[in-house]
Amino acid sequence: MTSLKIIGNIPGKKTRARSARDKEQKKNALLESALELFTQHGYQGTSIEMITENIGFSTGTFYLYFKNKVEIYRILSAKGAEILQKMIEEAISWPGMTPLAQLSAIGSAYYRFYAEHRGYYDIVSVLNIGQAEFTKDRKMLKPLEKQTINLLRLIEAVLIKGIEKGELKTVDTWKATNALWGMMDGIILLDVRNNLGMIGNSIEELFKQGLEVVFNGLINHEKGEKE
Amino acid sequence: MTSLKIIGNIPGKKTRARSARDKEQKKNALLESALELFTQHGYQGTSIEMITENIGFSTGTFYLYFKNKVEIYRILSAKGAEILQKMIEEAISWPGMTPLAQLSAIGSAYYRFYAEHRGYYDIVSVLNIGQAEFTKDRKMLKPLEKQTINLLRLIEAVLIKGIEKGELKTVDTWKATNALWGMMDGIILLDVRNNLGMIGNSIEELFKQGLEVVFNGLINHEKGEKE
Amino acid sequence: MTSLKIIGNIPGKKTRARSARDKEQKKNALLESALELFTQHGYQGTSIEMITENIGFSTGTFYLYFKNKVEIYRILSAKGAEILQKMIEEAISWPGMTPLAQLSAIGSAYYRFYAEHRGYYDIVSVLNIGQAEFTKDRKMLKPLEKQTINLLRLIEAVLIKGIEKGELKTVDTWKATNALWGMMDGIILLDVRNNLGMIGNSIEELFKQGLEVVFNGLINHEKGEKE
Amino acid sequence: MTSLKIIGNIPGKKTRARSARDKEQKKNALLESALELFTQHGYQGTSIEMITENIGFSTGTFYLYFKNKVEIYRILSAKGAEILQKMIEEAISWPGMTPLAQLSAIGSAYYRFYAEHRGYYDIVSVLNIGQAEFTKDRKMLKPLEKQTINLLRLIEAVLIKGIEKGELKTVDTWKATNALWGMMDGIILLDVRNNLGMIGNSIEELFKQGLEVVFNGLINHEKGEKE
DNA sequence: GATGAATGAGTATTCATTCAT
DNA sequence: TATGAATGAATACTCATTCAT
Repeated sequence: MTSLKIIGNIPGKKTRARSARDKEQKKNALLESALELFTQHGYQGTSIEMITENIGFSTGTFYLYFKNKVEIYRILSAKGAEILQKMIEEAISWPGMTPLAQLSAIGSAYYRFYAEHRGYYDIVSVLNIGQAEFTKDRKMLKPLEKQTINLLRLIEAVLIKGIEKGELKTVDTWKATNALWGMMDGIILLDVRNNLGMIGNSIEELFKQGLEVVFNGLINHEKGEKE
Repeated sequence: MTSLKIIGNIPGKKTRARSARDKEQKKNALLESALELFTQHGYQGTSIEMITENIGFSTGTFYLYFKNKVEIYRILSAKGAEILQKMIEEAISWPGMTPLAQLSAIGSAYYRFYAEHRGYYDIVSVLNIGQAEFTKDRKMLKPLEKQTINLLRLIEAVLIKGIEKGELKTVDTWKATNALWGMMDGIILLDVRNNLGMIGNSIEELFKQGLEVVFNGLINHEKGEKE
Repeated sequence: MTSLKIIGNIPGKKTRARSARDKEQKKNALLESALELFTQHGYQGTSIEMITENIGFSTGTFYLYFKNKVEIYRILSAKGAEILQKMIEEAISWPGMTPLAQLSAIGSAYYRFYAEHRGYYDIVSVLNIGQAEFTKDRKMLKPLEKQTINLLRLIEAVLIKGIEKGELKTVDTWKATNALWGMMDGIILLDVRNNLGMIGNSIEELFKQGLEVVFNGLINHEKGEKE
Repeated sequence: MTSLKIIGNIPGKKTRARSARDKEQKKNALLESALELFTQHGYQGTSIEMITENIGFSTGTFYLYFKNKVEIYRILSAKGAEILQKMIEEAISWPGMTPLAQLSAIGSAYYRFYAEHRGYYDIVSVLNIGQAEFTKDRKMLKPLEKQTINLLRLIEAVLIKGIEKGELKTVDTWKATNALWGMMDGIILLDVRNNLGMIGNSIEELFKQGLEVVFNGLINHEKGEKE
């Protein structure tokens, strides 16, 4: 955070974005600042002034880089979804993984996304729920939707392979994918609430246990007998 | 929505609450109006004026029935949690149910709570996530927390019985309870997002399938062999 | 104060003012309640509801006895001025008092008015200063003005007698009267501020000392020599 | 009043504060506007909208210059006290003044403060009396209190010198100081009420006469005989 | 480009007053 | 008469957005 402060201009001295690179840097500084503050205070609780002041910019500058408050939120949302997508792709890209191992890796990746990119997680999965101005804003949702579908397709592909290999039971793969994802989400949300001191279990353990149960349910126990 | 309008007064013609019964009715009208609007626009996005105007009351009237904006939210929250609690208690109260049947009934009850009391569901489970002002307001959370713990204990008791009977695998019951609950939440949240047109699966089916998978994972497959 | 509470009606049971006497009693209860609350919270800080609730009346009842909020203030103001007038008249009515003794008695009476009728003192002398809505309200001021003039005439008469008797220096009696009164007011105001911990002197002592100095200034020191 | 209006902006045409000097000017415009309105309508009777509209500013602008309504009042209070302090210090700073001449000059200075800075006089001496919210607000009072003590100490020093020189009677100087001050206040308050047409004497004359009487009471008439 | 002063609509809450019962 | 529910205008303060410099 403190390092960001350097980016701000000395008041009185006007700094020009000398290049596209410079502009990009400022835009990123604003994005980071907003990410931090949205996480801390929510969307409504964060004012433009907070976002700019936090990094030594003036209010007006915000509008040079973003059309309005919603836009910066949208961009952060898209960025978050992209990060998650990359993390999951990376997790299942190792050669020689069995489908079950891949499923496990996906779970682990989602958990890491939550743990290591909490700001983005909040924006992607939590913050926009129950905030009508977002859920009603189609422009906001369409890109997010697309990325979610991509993600789910990725998981489904793993399930299909697992079934083909006989490792997993034959199930409706699209349904199972959705269920699996929903479950992971739900368990992590437990921790979001857990912050509030509600449950008191180590979330990581919980997450593992939950996945284990689900995988147990998916594993084809008759497989061994068949072969 | 339209039915509520009847309760409102004709502007110019002033209606007085004639009795305690009448007062109760007006209070309920305000609660319903708020429930509807919180769901549509979130807490911050809903103004007192919206709540009153929606049912033809004047702004000042709100404060005859509620101390402030937070109070009406708290009341709705408590009511929602109570409804859910009752639905789940009722679901597992039938004699002769096996633990697994009870688990299934709990899932079904939660789904019905979501489907039939969408406004309350939003407030109890969704709205308060990601609204910084609530997650930091301990006074707001404590009662909700208590009710959630109650609910989880109810489910845990079923799991314990299932394990004792040998119907379910031996697992850490508190963890499993949390995982189970989180999963149900997560699946329903898929549908909350689904409203947005994201996935396109019948949520009820999805929910059933998800639970099935989990139960599969919990069922003691060796039970038969033991006997 | 508690004794006043009895006057309130049992809700549901409608009480009728059986007689003019009954009405008068209720009006007085309201006046006393208002006096108490104006002193504690100021005019603006006192709401009609506070006044009525304080004695178990309902809000609407207030308007059966007073046209509006200002009226009750006006009445209290007049009552206070009357009490003060009576106290001063009484103080100088004892036979055989020298004019100087009478002046002293007037000072003492004013101090007692302040000390024993603080509520009225506040309304008569303090509260209405700096509250434009009163100082601009001629209807409010005229009666008060009249009573003040009466008071001042009373004091002037004493001065005149003192001068005639050679006890006091020959001065413009109307001016001296005003000055004398202003001085007393000023000293008491010191105590009003003193409540705030500003000065830290016993007000009664201060008051006496102040008067002494003034009387000293008025006394005809050459009197003895003349005679 | 009319001169202030010039500072205001033409509605529709937006004027920016170009410099620190410009900002200072706007802040002063707001202070003057508030001073005027507080005097006319009291603290509670003056709304932020009145203050800004009076000089053609928009409501929000107020909060660019002051944290809240109380702050502007506090600043005016402090400014007023400072002006008074300066006037009194200046009045007694001339070389060769006898203590009695100094006392007279103090009286005259206080009168001039009242006559020439009526707005500040109202705030410093009058407005905060009887406004519950101030008399209970210690933060508000403390600075004012300090300045009042300073003032009183200034006067006391003069009295002490007068007594030492034998010009004045030996009295408790702190008490006499308070009494003297209170008297001056009281006489001026007569005029405050006088505005209301109550008395009808030239206040300046009255003030002089009042002081004369007091000084008469303080003068050591035996001095000449002693020497 | 960058600034930050200015705007003004919006929000929760209070309260004197009215009036149907 | 008495009640107290209802009203709605008023108020301090906030904040996204604009725009002159």
